Amino acid sequence: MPPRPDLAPDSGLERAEMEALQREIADAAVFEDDFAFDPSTLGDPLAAASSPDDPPIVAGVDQSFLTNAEGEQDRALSAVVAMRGGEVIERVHAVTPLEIPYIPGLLAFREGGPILEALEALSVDPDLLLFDGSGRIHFRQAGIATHIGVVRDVPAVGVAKSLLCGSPRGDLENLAEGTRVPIEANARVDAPDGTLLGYAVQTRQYDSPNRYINPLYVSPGHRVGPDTAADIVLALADSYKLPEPVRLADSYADEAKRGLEE
DNA sequence: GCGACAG
DNA sequence: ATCTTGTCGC
Repeated sequence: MPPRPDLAPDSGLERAEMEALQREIADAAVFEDDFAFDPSTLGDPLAAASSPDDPPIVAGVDQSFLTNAEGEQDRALSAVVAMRGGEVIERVHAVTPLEIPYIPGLLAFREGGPILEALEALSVDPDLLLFDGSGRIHFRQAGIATHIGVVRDVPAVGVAKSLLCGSPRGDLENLAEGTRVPIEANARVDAPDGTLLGYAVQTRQYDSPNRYINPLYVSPGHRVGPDTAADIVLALADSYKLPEPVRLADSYADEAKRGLEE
């Protein structure tokens, strides 16, 4: 399938048009595995080294916001960190003016501009994109990971720190490290009830009885199925809760922001 | 009308 | 997202 620049998020659209565009995105999206690389070689340098091909390139994407003299957020900065075999091979960022406020369900229209610009600036081309936000776990099954994944036609996964919609199939408190709980569609989602949208994934957990770490909410963006998406996030989250490419994009977004403010 | 709501 | 100290636990 071809890239779909014609479906890029446009912050100038009416709200109803944005939602209609998201339904198109969901229709064009592929919520199952459709990629050539071996996901087991993503984070592990050893597996990567013993593989016949070049290890796949994974890129993490995250945003930060810049404030003007009046103290208002007026620009969005998107940071992309590309890794191969566990090593950072490139970092790029882009800044664009902020056009619309944050509206749950319409995140891609607020942050899509700088993200697409930053991805253009990347000299390598990623085999997989990891986003800070939802993919299929979205009212219209078209979260930011799905939207950008379809526009670029690159396999993509959504990694959110809180749940936008859908219902967990079980208790999410104090899950064991390495485990997952299905998130299925409910009445708030534009999909048949019970549709598997993604997983709550526990990448890290304390061993003490008192406190516990909340899970991540992982969902397919494009060309990745829900189980593989969870496998990938678990494989990429070694020492921290967030998968490494996203964690590094997160800190790079802050670093680049500071560089522009000082 | 009321509640729910990624970053 | 962003603004920040203290505090818990290893």
